[in-house]
This record gives sequence, C-alpha cells and structure tokens, in this order.
Amino acid sequence: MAKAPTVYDVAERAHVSIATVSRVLRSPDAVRETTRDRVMEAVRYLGYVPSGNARALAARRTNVIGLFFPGHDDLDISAALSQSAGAEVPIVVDDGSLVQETENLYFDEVLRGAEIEAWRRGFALMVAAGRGASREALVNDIAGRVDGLAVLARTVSDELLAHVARRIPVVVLAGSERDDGFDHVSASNGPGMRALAGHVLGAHGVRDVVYIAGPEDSPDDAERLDGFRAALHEAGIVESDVPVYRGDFTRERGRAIGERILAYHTPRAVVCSNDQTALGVLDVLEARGIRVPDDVLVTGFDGITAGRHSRPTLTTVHQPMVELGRAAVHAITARLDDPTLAAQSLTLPVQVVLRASCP
Amino acid sequence: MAKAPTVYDVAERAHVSIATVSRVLRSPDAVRETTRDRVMEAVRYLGYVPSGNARALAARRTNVIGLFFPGHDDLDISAALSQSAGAEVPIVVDDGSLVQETENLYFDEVLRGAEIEAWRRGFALMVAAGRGASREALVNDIAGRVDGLAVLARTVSDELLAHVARRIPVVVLAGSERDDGFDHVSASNGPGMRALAGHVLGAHGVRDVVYIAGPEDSPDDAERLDGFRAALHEAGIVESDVPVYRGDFTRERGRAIGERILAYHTPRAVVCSNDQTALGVLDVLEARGIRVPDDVLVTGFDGITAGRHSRPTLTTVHQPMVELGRAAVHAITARLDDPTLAAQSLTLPVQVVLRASCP
DNA sequence: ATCCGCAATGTATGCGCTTACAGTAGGACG
DNA sequence: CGTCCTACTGTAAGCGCATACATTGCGGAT
Repeated sequence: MAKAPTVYDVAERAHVSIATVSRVLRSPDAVRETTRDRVMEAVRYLGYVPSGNARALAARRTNVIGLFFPGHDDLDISAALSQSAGAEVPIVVDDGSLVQETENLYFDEVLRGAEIEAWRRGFALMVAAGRGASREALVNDIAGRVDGLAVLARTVSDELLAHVARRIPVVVLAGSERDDGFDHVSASNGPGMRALAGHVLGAHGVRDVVYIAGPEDSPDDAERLDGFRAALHEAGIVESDVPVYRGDFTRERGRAIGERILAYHTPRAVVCSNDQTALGVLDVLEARGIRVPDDVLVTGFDGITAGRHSRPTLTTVHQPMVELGRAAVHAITARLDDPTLAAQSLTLPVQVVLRASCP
Repeated sequence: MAKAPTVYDVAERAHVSIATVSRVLRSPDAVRETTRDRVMEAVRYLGYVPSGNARALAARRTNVIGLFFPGHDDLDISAALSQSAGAEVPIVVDDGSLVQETENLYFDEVLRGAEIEAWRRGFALMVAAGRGASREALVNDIAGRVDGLAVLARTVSDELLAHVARRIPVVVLAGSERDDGFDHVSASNGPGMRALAGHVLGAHGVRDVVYIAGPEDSPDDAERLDGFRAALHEAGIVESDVPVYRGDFTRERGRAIGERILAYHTPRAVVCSNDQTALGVLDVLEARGIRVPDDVLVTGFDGITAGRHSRPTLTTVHQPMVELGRAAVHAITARLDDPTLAAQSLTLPVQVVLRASCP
C-alpha cells in the first residue's frame, strides 16, 4: 500500500500512453493484442487496481446503487471484541430463553433481493443503515456516491428525499404509493389483508373479532386496515362493532394489547396488522391457557420466519421481500435508462399463508 | 436530474469561491456565519449534493469499506416481476413443506455486524456477492472503490487477493489464520469442537461415535476436525476406530451420508462439522424412527437459527457472526490508521450450546 | 501613524481516469 | 507512385472537489 499505482505508472512501464491503458481496461478490442499484453503485464507487475472514484468522476456514472434503511439501534454495540482465543469454551444450555428477535430479517431479505438484481445489472450495492441524528447526513452522503437510491418508507424526511431526488432517481420501498413524484415499490397490503380477513370471517364464520393495527404513521398499516374494513363490509359486519386497537408493530406491544383485550372479553379472533404483534398475542393466549385455534383464531401479516416456528404456527400474509428489493433496483435502473419516465408505483402480489393459528 | 449542480453553481449563486463552498461543507467553523448562511441557502435552492466520487478522488480516501462474499447462486433469479396488483390474492396452506433453507443467514449476520461497526467509524459499506466467472472482475472493481476490503475465506483466489492487497488493507473472514500476510478474523473452531466433542464423549460417555466433516478445502473444517481428534485423544479413544465421512456442509449431503452410516451400523453419536449437515442427519434419523437423543446423539456447528427450531432442537457450537463482521471492519480501520501494523489474526470465542439433540 | 498577526476568502493545482479529437503508419487501389 | 482508408495510439481537456498557498482587511501593539 506504499502508494497505489495509477494509469500513469502502468503507461510508463508498458511504454504506452495513459489512454491506451484505459482502453485496454475498458474496450480491449480497440487495442492491438501485443500492446494489450504488454499493458496487462505491467498491470500485474505493479499491482494496479483502477480507482473507481476517478473512473466514476470521469465517466459521470458510478454504477453503484444505494440502499438506505433504518438501523439496528437496539443492538448491543458495546459487546467486547476480546482477544480471548477460546482457551475456555463456555457451555450453555439453551432452554429457549435465549431466542432473541432477529427481526431485521425483513431488511436482510430486501437487501438480498436488491443485491441480486444489482449484480445482474452490473451495479454494486452500497448499504447504509441510519440511526438517530446522523441519518440525514448519511443519506446525503450516500446520495453523492450512487446513481440511484432505494429508501425504506418513513425512514427519511420527504424534504431530504426531494432534495436528493433532484440529483438521482429515488425509489421508496414498502410505502403506499403517494403522489410525491417518487417511484414506489410495495406489496399488496390492502387486498392481502382483505383476503385474509375474508378467510377469517368467511371460512370460519367469525363475527366476534378484534383488530390490532400498527403505528399511526405507517401507510402500509393504513392500507391493511382498509383491507380489513372492506372484508368486514363484505361479511355484512358493522364496522363500529369491531374494536380496533393501536399497536406499534412490536411483539412487546402485542402482548400488552393482548392482555388488555382479554381483560375485558375473549373474542373469537384477533387479526393483527403484522406478525410481531400476532406473536405477542399468542404469547398472552398461551400464558392464559387459551387454546389457539380452538378458542381464538390469530392472524398476522408479513410472513417472517419466526411465524413458521411459533407455537402454534402463525397464519399470515406473506410479502415477497426479496422481490421488493429486486423491484426497487429494477425501478432505479429503468429510470436511469430513461429519465423521462413518469413516476411509477409497483405493487407486488402477496399470498395468504394458512397455518395452525387460523387454518 | 437535469444536470446535477456542482460547487461551481453553488459558488456562483452565493457569490463566493468554490473553496468557500467546500469549506462550508467540510469545516463550517472556518467560515463567517453570514457567508455560511448564504452558501447553505444556495445549496438548498439548487438541490446541491456533493459528489462523493470527486471528493474521494481529491481527498484520496473514500470512507467506504467493502464486503465480499459468495453469492446466492441458487436463488430463483427468474421469478417474475409481474405488475399484477393483487387483484387475486392466492391462499395457500403451509404444511411445512414450504420451508426453504434460508442459509445466507450466516452472511446476513456478518453483514449486520460489519454495517454496525462501519457506521460507528464513519464508513459506508459496499457489499458485493460474487458468483461464477464475474467474481474476479467484481472484486477488482470493488477494490478500486473502497478503503479496505473484507473477504470471506475461499471465495477469492489468493492471487487476486494479493493483487488487491497491494492497494488496500484486506481482511479474510472465517478462514484459519495463515501466514499469508493478510489480517484474519475467525472463530475458535478447534477449541469449540473439542469442547463439544468433549461433552459428547465425556458427559455422555460415548465411545461409538462417527464424524462428518466438511469440504476438503475448508480451513475451518480442518480445525474442527483437529479439535475433534483432540477430544478423542483426551477420552482415550483410538483415532482410527472412529469413522470420518467427508461431507460438503449441505443438508442434502448430510442426509446422504446419514443414510450411508445407518445402512451399516447405528452409532451412539454423530458429530457433524456444521449445522446443515447435522440437520440432514436428523432428517434421516427421524424418517427411520430412530430417537434422538435417546438412541443417537447428534451435534452440529455454527449456531444457525434453523437449529433452534428443528425437531429435536440441535446442540451446536455457536459462532459470533455479528462479532465477526464487526471485528473485520475493526481490523481494517485499525490498519488504515496505522499501515505499518503487522498482520493480525483475531480469533473470536465460541460457545457450546446444548439443546435437545445432545443435552 | 506604522507594523504585525490573524481571520476570512480567493487562486490555482492536482486527484486518476475517460474520451473526443488528432496524428501516424501501413495497405489497398487506381 | 500518390491517395485514401483503416487500424492504432497519442494529446489534451475536463469530471467535481479539497487544500496549500496567496491575498485582503482589520484591530491592536508599538
């Protein structure tokens, strides 16, 4: 790392001009074979790796796509990076209490999808998880380094997004489509919930149902609630007869609300606007010895892995998260290819997955 | 996106020089407040976002760290990106057969750790999953864009790694330390396996045991096997009395080997060099109605989530994957701060986790 | 009143690469 | 044997920013 060699160094060693070096790397066919070999040999000899930044600057294109999502604030950042080379390997017994919520799973999958699609299209991926105050600065920073940016809904202020969007295409992930000029990619929240609730109310003939919504400011959540109401309507149930609780998408809160509901009355079904919440409700029901699905039906939304392993397994609406990531990148590259495109809103299909909690 | 504004545009509008604009952004205190306000107002008005590439070029430092790992070749790349806006929401019943192996979990966690650490140190993270032939080109490309690179062991040829390492610090993840001049970060494979095997042979007094190793070229696997042998030795068991099968870390292969083992004789314990393999063995045992742990003990290695949910749950050695990611970034930044540092090898501690398959 | 020092800006250069445009040499052609 | 074209290769001009260095005011010291 003494000092990274540049085109100039390579050119000198190969007795050619820097333009030729560049050509060998970018369009090898434009250079005579003997020259090319000479250059490549110099490249190898010197350990030359072209500077992506210089290239991007000259070419006016970075070939990188950015992905921004909310960070894992909660993780234990302080864990020691101890050198202890495992002289002592502790043995612990896992009685189930160690199971921590690994709920970034959602983003992991979106990320994977984005990565796949980016790779296919010859883009690299830059990821940034924003936390706290530095968020805005980070977004701005990233925006300066990429050709396009995918942002998770509600993680960045509209104002900043608008600012950034003047420079590069921005696509908002998993937020409902709004007329804000950005491209949107989301899942079919409303129809998904409607279908699921339709199953609860129809196939099971339930009328005594409770709904637990998510945070007030989530557009996805709003759509789900709308879908639920549509299902109520279809089933001929008066909306005002059905209690709607306001949760916040966490399991913890799901438990709290579950307690509150049961303190008053045990409904035949609890429909939750996400899986985490539903898992919290299951916790409470199990603790009280109330049988699911015999006594109470429970449903979630999202299709997280934990729902496949819960007791009982959780009926839910599965969102295509990998596809979301892919679609986001796709939307960006599409706009890159044709900047005149009108703002698009892509809604990906979902799937109702019936499991034990509401067969 | 008509044409992104530059420092020049901002400077003109604020009636200052480009140097002042740059200063306002980099070291605000060096500029008089009134001037600063004028510049910021121009920044907002024009929607100016500084070019990260130009900056990196001028500053000779990108503030980005790269992470390279093997790609998800296997994923169904062809899945349609259909526009179908969920008019029809399919309802499917999940009887358990849908459970696909989401085994990139390992990388997801490493990635998360790297992300956290990078963020703390003011670096952005660029990820690339390489597949097939494009791998080498990709690594080279990435290397030209970052200040340091973390690479998963055995995903990139030593030759290319050496080439790249002449330009930037490179740290190899999860490969045993070798005297190759690179920094290494890995988990305590040998001692971990030794402790686990010690438990099997000691606490359970097992003597009739079989070992299923991983691929020949995995240094991690070699260390585990060594650890296993050390445990045999300690227990006074003659090494040649214990059959060692060669697997490839996949569940599929674990099943195949499990069949082969059982066709011949049912041992008291099967020690596997990773969780996937162990899960495959569990599959076979369950299919044959052989009870675990009553008839046969089974152990894995890695601590993947699936092992917590398997039937029975899987005893294993847990690797600190998030920590691995963090440590990798840490190593890179350390070397960036002091390039004269000698090559380091960090070995992170592991933990034996006892679950139902071998309590 | 003169000089010095410091704060605030401006000037100018270069980071490493791409790429239009300008040669240059050799062969085909008339 | 001169002309043109083709195939290569070189020349030079940025890309957008950071920063060393020069310049300009201004208040305080002398």
